[in-house]
Amino acid sequence: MNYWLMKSEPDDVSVDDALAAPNSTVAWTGVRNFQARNFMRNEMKIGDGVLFYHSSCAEPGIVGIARVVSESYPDPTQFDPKSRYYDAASKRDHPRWMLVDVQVTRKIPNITLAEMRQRPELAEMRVLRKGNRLSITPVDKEHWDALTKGTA
DNA sequence: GCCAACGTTGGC
DNA sequence: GCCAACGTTGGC
Repeated sequence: MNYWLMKSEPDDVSVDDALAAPNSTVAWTGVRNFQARNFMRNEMKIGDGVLFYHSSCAEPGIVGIARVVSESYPDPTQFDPKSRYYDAASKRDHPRWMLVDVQVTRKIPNITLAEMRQRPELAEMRVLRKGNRLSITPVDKEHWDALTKGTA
């Protein structure tokens, strides 16, 4: 069992959008970074914990608890010429971009990025490191526990 | 809108 | 394989 933080732009897919979807589940489309893809393709397992994070918005932070609910499979948007995530270089018999389905299990009060930076026990989190841009980062169990305790 | 950080591309 | 140029991310 591993833990992850996954960034989504709420203007694109917010935690409320995900909760409103069938089974509160969304396909994590649009990742176009190889490191982030590799986490989904190679390392995520069904049941892994996910911190649902809102980015590029007024109050970036963790807004929901979720879990991985599928094996990885090709991101359909890479084959859709009308999608902003279309990738002409990716072929159906050799897809470049893989994703997983993520199910939100509960919404939580926003643990803002500013608040996270103030908590010493979270200081080593990868998402807080200077210059971090990865939209998917592994989360240590100690950080997961610190962030999810008392929110059940 | 700015800009630091860093990933990707492509010429050589 | 190097590395400069360029593009993107994402907080502020």
